[in-house]
Amino acid sequence: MKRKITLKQIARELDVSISTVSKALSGSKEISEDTTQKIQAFAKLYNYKPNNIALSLKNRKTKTIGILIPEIVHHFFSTVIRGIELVANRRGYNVIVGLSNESFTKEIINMEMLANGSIDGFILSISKETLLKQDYHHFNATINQGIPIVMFDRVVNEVDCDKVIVDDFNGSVKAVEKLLEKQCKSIALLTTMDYVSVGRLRTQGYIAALENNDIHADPDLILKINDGLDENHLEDLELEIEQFFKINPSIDGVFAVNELYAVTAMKVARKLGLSIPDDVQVIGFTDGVLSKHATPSLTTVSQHGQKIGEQAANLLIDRLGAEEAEEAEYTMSNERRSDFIKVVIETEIIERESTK
Amino acid sequence: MKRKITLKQIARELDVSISTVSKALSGSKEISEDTTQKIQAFAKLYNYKPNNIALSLKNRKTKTIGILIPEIVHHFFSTVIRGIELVANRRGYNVIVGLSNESFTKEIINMEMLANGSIDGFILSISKETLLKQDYHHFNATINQGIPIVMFDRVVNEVDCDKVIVDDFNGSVKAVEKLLEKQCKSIALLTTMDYVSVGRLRTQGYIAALENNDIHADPDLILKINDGLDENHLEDLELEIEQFFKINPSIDGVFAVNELYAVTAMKVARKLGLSIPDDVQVIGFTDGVLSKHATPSLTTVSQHGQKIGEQAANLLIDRLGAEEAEEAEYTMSNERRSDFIKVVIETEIIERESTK
DNA sequence: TTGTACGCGTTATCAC
DNA sequence: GTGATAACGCGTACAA
Repeated sequence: MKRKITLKQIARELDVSISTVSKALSGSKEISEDTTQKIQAFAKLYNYKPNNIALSLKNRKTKTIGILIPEIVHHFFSTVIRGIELVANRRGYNVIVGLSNESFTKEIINMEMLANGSIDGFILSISKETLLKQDYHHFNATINQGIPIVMFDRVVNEVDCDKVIVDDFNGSVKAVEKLLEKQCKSIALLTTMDYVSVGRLRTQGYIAALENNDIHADPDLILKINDGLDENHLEDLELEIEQFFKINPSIDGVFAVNELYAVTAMKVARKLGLSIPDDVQVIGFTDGVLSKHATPSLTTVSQHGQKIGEQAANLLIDRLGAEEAEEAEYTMSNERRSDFIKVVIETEIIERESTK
Repeated sequence: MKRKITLKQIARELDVSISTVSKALSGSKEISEDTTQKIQAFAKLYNYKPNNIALSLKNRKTKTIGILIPEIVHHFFSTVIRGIELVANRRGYNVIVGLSNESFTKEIINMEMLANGSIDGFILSISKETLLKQDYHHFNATINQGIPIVMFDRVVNEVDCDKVIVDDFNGSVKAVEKLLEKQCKSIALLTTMDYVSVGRLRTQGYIAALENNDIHADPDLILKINDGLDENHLEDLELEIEQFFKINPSIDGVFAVNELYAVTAMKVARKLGLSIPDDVQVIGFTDGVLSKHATPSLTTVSQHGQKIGEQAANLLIDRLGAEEAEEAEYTMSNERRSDFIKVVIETEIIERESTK
């Protein structure tokens, strides 16, 4: 077992100084062809590669991005990670992943852990508990430390940073209007509690779409599901939706704010002897595996998770580059830094078998 | 914006030496109560946290684990990551993720990138292209560099390291025997090409189970699907399976080596007017979202991805600890190091609606 | 009780 | 053309 070779070892071996080796390897013209050749050959032979940690310490930048998300076992989030990793890698960055598991405390611990030099910037989506508490001091603290943040999907006005969001509102409007277009008269909404911003926005879109078409949004047709902080109670979910269907037999269209609700609704409908899409048409938000492979396959509002990740990564890396440039110049007024970008990723309806 | 404070700044501010600060903060008894108090108060006020990078450089260990997987948008892999992150975090490690995207080259690039000091050890699952090429030099190279590897799921005998695998063979045996028990007479196998080790093992299990019950495995009932290196050709998959069903109308049981094949088989069967589970019973391997929410929900062989991740992380961190211990002692003979562990995670059949 | 010096691996500046 | 030195931030053995 030969440990990684260092400049010092090469220098000793070849009987030159460390700085000569460093220069030779970086192809500096200061060094003679002879020694350069010799050193480069030796380095290649022993597969020399500069130590990232040492470089990070010296350059005061790690070339790695910290991703902080509530949950990784979610199609949407893993799609986003893929997008981030893709452009990060292309632009010479690595990606370090922390999971908050929807917990406020774990979110903070993870942030602090990574903020102590391990990463140059964050890309994150806020945990449910944090949204509930509305306590965002840790985000502002790390930004004040000079570590830029890009938020995606679950974002919040209280933090000044770049953001990448899905057009939740318009996505919902499109979905509901699609159902209206397909002659649905009584459209139900399956949504989450309001503290999850995306849930709230999608609910607003639902209402707006109806009102645009002079339909009064009937509160009875809105089911706010409290999936709380733990997600594992499928039977409850099914039961709740079943009750909801029974109380509202008029329902001929369903818009669900995520694919799980949508698929469960289809299951329940079938159980109640309703055929899809003939008796009830269904559209879900978020395009994942479930939608694609359900029977019937589900018409959805696609979120383009990968694109979100790519945008977020580009935004962050651009900003990191800009900071570097700033430091080179005379330090400019802090005001200058407050022009943050909010990128909105358009949604798209993918029609499948659950609508006519 | 106040950048993170360092020992040096505290020292200058309080007019003491750097080492005094360092000692005071670590609670050394060498320093007087007075100064300790003063320094700790100041440090807390400015929220001092030691710089991870500097520590990494000094200690020659980063306290981070590199995860290298073919694809993150896969329920199984994200489950494994969750398991790894869980114990890594608990044991004071961070997790950095690289995606090979099933490519040999990307796998190597990622490895080299991370192996230059960024991580203490790897947990990885081999890319399809690498398995196809059977070129494992990069794994052995990094192991020789003193960076331990733990492989999971897609492992290979040619590399000496700890491994965590699913009991693919027995899982398949159990599944097929379950189908036999449920009176299936003509059980088909939907599998991958043999170069994916898990596909091969599962195929072997299928054959063994049949032979255990004195049934000759009919090659016609085995469909080897070449999903190659790109996974996006659903229509082809559906068509291929449909053909297969038409050629073999006797099929009354299906064992599929992954849930996508299983769900697609159900879809095709229904299209051909066959009812599930009455006409055809189906069992899939890999327990993911799809299985749980399909209609009918799918009976599966559960892989316990999270447990795999946890085991792998424990194995790696244990070994990292052991190495440290070794270095402290007189360097022991290299032979000593070759007792690698192979952990087998038992599978479990989860019965749902696709079997009677 | 406190401070000095050194090393982790690298690059950049400056001196020879 | 080459080498010594400082610096990035930290901990610690040793000196005062």
